[in-house]
Amino acid sequence: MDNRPSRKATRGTLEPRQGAQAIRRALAVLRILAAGREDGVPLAEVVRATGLTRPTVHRIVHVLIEEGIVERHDRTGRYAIGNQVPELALARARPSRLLVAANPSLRRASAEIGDTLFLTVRTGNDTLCVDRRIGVYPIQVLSIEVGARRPLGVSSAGVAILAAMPAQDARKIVAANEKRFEAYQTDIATVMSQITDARRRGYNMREIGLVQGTKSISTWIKTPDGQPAAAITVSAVRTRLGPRREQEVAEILLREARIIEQVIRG
Amino acid sequence: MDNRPSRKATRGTLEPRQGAQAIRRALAVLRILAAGREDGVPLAEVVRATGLTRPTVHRIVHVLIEEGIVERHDRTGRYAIGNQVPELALARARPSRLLVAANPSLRRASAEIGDTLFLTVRTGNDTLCVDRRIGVYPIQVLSIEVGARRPLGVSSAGVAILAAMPAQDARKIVAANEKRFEAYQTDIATVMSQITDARRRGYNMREIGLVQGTKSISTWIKTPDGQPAAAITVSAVRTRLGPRREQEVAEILLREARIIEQVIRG
DNA sequence: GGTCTGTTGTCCATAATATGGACAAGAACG
DNA sequence: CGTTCTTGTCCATATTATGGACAACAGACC
Repeated sequence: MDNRPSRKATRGTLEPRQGAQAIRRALAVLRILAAGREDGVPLAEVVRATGLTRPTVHRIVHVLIEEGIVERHDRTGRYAIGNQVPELALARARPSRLLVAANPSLRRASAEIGDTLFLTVRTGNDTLCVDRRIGVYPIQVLSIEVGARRPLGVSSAGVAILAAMPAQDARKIVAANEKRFEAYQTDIATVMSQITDARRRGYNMREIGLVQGTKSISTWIKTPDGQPAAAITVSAVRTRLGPRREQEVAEILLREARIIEQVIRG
Repeated sequence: MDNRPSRKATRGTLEPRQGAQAIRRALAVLRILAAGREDGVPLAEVVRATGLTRPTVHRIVHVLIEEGIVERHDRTGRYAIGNQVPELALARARPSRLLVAANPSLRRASAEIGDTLFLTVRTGNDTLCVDRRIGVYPIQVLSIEVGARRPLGVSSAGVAILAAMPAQDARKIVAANEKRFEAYQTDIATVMSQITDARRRGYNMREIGLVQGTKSISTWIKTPDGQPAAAITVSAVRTRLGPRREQEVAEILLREARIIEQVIRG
């Protein structure tokens, strides 16, 4: 593509290993398919999102089908993650460190706030919802489900995570996701300005959620090395989150984010 | 290797797609690593099991590390499935059809028998334990955990599954697993004779389980197309499974296997 | 009917990629 | 301090993956 790492440049630092282009491409395809969940993704969309040529994507996807890693839905012709992926995942029985660490915080915040809470992690250039807690208030925003995966920058949590990393890194990721933004009706400029706002505010707030009339607040969680790894998000109907209550909720989320960071630290 | 599919032979039938050797190899490596669970597998063992050369395995494994698909344990130097695999698996939220279908049968059989029950599926050339029920009897054989993965032919369930498929197919799989048998102290001849016994008996029985002094009984479950897809296994201390009770337990397992087959059929 | 524009799927000459033999360097052992 | 395990690296080479070009189908629109 554009960045060929001069064959013997900065040895020692993380110069990506050569001789596995096909494997990297296959994984890129898989990550796009994962964003499509059960429904899957049309081939053309995978081509757009990965920037690979269609013959290449086609070949990769069909080999992965033969291997049981990908499935093709006969009805729609869409491609989706196959059942061998969960089978491989069973090799890692225990739940992640973060999930365990965040559990009491999510329970506490959910009880205090009463609206839907989401725990979202960063994975590569994506956000991935890994936990959801439904509150007691009768109207709950359930648009996002556990397993939902979107490009960093698209969701409220994604903007929060980007806001918490060095501007340089954030810009790189946003640029890398450019081709995928179109499908979510956004673009680099919009995302970058949201990041700036969030950074200034100390948390991310978005007036228009994925669903009309909803509002979201997200705070980031950093690992001990200072890199943001996750975000906690509250989503509610807009009327539930006036300026006054926004302040209160944000304080709770910020408090719990700091607590989770402490727990991870050990 | 040995079987190059003559470039344009039996078109239409399932002639494996070309142009993705590297991807196939990477997946073969992943499946071996999955058998190592949390502890992982040393590089040399992966080389043995896959039959690939060491430079190739090394390259593949390290690219997968860069991609977050594989982890290397600093302590031991072993390689294991990384946390991005469960993340990809989240794309498939719902549990498998079989798991749902087998649930009542396992509950019922567990209550009747009182010893540990296992549900094991076939995945490629491996068996994978996907469910385990602990009975009421105070001594339980817990050697195998959910997620345990072994070459078909090694475990009692694996032999049962092989016994239920055409002899031709079984022989092919056993041959393919030859290199991996050594690590489990078995070989082609032993496995084939166990398969013959099981086929004659109608279920598989093994006097010496993985753990000394245990005995196992396994029955196979076939999908509507006649291919065996899974097995139910009882493991108990040998004294619990004398000839009389072996008969009773086998009948229960056979009954439940048929029920599960009916449920899957819809 | 015709003719767009959108798909998905396939072929094959070619260049770029992945390969593996050979070498290096540590660990564990006696 | 040789021996026998490991794991890791290099690089010339041939095998492999690549992508341009073509084909075929499905809707939408006139």
